[in-house]
Amino acid sequence: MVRAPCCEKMGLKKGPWSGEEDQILVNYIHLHGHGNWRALPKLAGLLRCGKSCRLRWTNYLRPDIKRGNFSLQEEHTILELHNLLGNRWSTIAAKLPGRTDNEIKNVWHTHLKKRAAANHDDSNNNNNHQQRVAPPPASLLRQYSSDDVSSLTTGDNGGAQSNDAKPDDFSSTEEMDESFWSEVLSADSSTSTDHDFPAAELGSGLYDDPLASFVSSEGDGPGSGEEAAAAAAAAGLAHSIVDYTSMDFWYNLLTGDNNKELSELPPI
DNA sequence: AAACAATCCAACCGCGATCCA
DNA sequence: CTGGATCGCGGTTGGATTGTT
Repeated sequence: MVRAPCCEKMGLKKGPWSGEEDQILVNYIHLHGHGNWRALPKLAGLLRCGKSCRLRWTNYLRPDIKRGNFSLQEEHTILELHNLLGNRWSTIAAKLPGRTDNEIKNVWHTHLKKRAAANHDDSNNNNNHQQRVAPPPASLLRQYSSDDVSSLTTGDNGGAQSNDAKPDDFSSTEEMDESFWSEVLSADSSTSTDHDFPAAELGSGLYDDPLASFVSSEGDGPGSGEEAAAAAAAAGLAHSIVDYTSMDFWYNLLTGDNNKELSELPPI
């Protein structure tokens, strides 16, 4: 099949987004949603390709994006999930509300990869045969609030580009500040849908226990295999409905949560 | 103070998956 | 069923910023 030409071949703009472009995009999506990314820029009056708009929205402009340093909980979650899943960033991101796959990928490459390598070395040096770093007890994890910042993302790496240095990217684009969102979101709340702003609810409660979220499988789209499997498990139906493609299934399996019941599972 | 190195992260690119006529 | 259109993901890049010499 022939690929549609992208930005550079259509005379469309590339590079960093201006505050004005951001506002146009946010306003448009708020009013009309984003049914068709390819048509969106033309309809919204942006000289960008749909792909660029989608990236900008999903990685930066979505109102449920959680900014700031990654908490120890989050970093631990990423390490654990990456250990289980590999570079499946979007799947990992689905378990970290407010974090994007791109952000997680960046954090992995800049901080966590080193830590994972160090852990691997340690485990080799200790000559134990544990494949993974055991998760800390939940009680320990809960000692850290979501506002706790990790040693890696703040001081230990020099904090060269920590979010303290760049506290809020919106502040670097004059138009973007707290009032920006309140203006946009209050502009026409009647047209806002859960689909457009799926995480409006997320804003209230930050992120309490990532490990718990694995099991609850929140945040996945309706009808997803993960949700079905989690719902089934919650209802005690795991033995009758088992989604072997579900990340929760494999996570629970590999972390031993369901090991005791493994022999009772139906064949794949 | 200047030059260079290291780090960070937003954005781009290409590909496979999925949707739909 | 087929093939074009679109979406979403993961890898990579490049500019900006910060640290070091």
